Amino acid sequence: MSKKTPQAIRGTQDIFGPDAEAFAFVVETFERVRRLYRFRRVEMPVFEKTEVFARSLGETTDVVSKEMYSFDDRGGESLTLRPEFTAGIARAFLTNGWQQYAPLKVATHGPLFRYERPQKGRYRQFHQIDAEVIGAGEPQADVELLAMADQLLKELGIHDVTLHLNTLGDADSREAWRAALIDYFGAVKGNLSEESQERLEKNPLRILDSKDPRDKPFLADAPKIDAFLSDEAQAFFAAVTSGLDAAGVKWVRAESLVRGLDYYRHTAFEFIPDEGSASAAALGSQSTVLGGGRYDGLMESLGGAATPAVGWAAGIERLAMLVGAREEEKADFAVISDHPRCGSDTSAVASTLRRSGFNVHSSFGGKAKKQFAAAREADPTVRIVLRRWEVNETLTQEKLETDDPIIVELRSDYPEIAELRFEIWESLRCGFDVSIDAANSDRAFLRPPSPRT
RNA sequence: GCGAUCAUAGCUCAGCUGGUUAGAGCGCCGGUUUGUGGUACCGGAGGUCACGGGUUCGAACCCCGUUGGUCGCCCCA
Repeated sequence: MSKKTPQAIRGTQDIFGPDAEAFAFVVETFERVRRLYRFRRVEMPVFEKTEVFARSLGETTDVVSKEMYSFDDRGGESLTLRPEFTAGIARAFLTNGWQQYAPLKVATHGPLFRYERPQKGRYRQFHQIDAEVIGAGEPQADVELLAMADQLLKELGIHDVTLHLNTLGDADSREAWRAALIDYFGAVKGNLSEESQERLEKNPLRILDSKDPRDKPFLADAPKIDAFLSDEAQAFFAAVTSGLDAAGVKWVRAESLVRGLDYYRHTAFEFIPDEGSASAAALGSQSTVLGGGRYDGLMESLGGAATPAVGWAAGIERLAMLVGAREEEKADFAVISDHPRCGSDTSAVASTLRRSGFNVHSSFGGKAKKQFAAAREADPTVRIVLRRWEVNETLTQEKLETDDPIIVELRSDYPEIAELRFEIWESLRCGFDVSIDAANSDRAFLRPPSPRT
């Protein structure tokens, strides 16, 4: 590589081949499942005014304080590449008057940007699928959203992840719990890890899932959210869990599961690979493949009316890692021409077959040997070889011009050719006059269609 | 932001304690062979050994810096 060639931006990826197929499989499965649950597709801008994220995520969160790709546009306005979907969707809900559709179920997917140090399963430009239910305060909304997530993972063939579920309570419950945690950990502050001492100021809830051995002894006896839940919050959580049981979604209670962003209330959840599973190994130190929760307070922080909402997002790259590399689809047919004079015949034959719905490999020309080699890569069920008669003693140039069919031969190592043979000839009749060789059913002569009379 | 580790051909890698013109496999290009075609053989192109300094008679190899990759911490999907 020349040193003049610009490098890709750190933390971006060029995805190709089996990995790209896995990525596409995740997106396609998501699109299919989201329709089953009748979530409506939305397309969102990739950037927003910086305040959209600053106000909704909370100024002090790491995402806002150090991970955003922000820049001033030519008018001097601060814009930011979206670090998550929810804030932008909330903004759209408010600015477009989508209240009229509430309760509104929407889904989207696309790239997100976070200025982080890349590592396994973490990128600066990464991709998520996302689902939100806006304007529904009922626990049934949480249940349906989680049921969709559960079904999606199963349809992706991922069976060794489990729903970890917690409640953060309503705003009052959460505040009381937070205060109690500050009290409790503040009393032993000197014994905590440096990181947790810092978390005590910024985000005491996060101490609960600290991995530092110095913090571990204090975690078991830390105050539990359950002691601070209001009756309403308790009832809400109970409704969610019983709804999940009724829907057949397996879950475990995760008392120390919290959300990183400030706007979450009530339900918080993550799908996490089971310990020691293949998925856990595939993800490295990342654990969550799908996470979300209820964010009843978000709309108000953006200046809208109080609107309950719940949603989740999942990293496509992480899901793709669990799905594993996928083979590219094999070809139904490969069209190969054996003679320079067949150049345009190749595309005519290939196009005719494609219009009949077959996926057809064709080369752009080159030597027959190369074409055969490339065709083998595509592993077609049937190889279709095109030839022309050649001028010789008995076949003059003159005769060639009046009687010059494309000679088509079918070859295959697959038994399916038996039933495909008929379909191929029928399909080709849409573009050619086809006369099958009486002595060989795998051979036919193609001529331009005769004018209909 | 912090830490560890790595960087040799398009790809995957080898290169002994620093010692002549830096190698292999695959891929690519050309040819022969085969001839209903994934064979075999022959030949070829392609590397300022990431970049910049330093040590040395001599550096792909040792030292420093930079850039980038990978993995982990923080945080997060």
